[in-house]
Amino acid sequence: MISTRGRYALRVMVDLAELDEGNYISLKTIADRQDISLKYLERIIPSLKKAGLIEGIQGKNGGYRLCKNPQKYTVGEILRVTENDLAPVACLAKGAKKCPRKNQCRTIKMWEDYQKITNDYFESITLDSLCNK
Amino acid sequence: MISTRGRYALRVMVDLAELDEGNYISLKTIADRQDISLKYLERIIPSLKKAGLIEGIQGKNGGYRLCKNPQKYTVGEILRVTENDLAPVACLAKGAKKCPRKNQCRTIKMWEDYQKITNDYFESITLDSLCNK
DNA sequence: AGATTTTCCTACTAATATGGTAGGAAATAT
DNA sequence: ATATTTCCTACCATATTAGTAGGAAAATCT
Repeated sequence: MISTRGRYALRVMVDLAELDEGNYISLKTIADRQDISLKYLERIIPSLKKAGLIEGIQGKNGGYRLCKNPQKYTVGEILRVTENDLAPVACLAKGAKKCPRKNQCRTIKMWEDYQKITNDYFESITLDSLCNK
Repeated sequence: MISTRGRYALRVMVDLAELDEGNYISLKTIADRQDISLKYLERIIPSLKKAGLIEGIQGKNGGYRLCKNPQKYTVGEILRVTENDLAPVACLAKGAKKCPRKNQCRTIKMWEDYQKITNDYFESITLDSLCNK
């Protein structure tokens, strides 16, 4: 299940996309608008920066902004940063240890196919398409 | 993410389907074959019985067996019993309280569509198709 | 009747994940 | 200098996950 981590990240991205005018927007502004704890956002959002999805600068009048047009982002790339690869089962998660039952596992193909369906779905949705503007 | 609860339940169903000869099979036998804790299975499997997916009888030579042919079961119905409706986000889970931001939520339709895709996918897979026989 | 095997049921526990909070350092603009 | 912002680490409360423990009840077999 997608946790608040991924959902909040997505809401911040939508917020940035909808109110973007090229300048930096502080997390405080977004936290107020979205009614999310500033302190919690301060822990989530840096991972989007580290992944290269947004750029941020410190200091007065600092904040974050998108690095490309909203239609160039997919929901998939945003969620994959925050939700450990969108793996449906533990054994397909990033950094999982090899399953000793893999060669006799009846279900692994089903999970792999489902993971692909999931990724394809979220990859097909652009940030732009979620925006109300 | 699908937890061991759902995955073990599915493995038990596959085990029953593959080695089914109409008679009851004890959880101990399945736990040994599948290398899963008997005590843990004793907590998971009754929910399948309660949902009417399997039938079980107590006492010596008791155990569980399927109530219909493996091709009549879908993975969806098995997982839905153990994984709270396969909801992708908390607000779509069974028994979730109404979200106060729903009318301004940009993402709810996306999650609903994804939930449908998920259900359709697992509904399309029969227990039979997972079996090695 | 008694032993055995099985499900059934409740309570407990350890480890991990989730959803934050607290406090302050560093950077930048005014 | 001061204010505002990100950045960073540590802490914390709660829930979930993945079991374990102990035994009662049911059914069968000898």
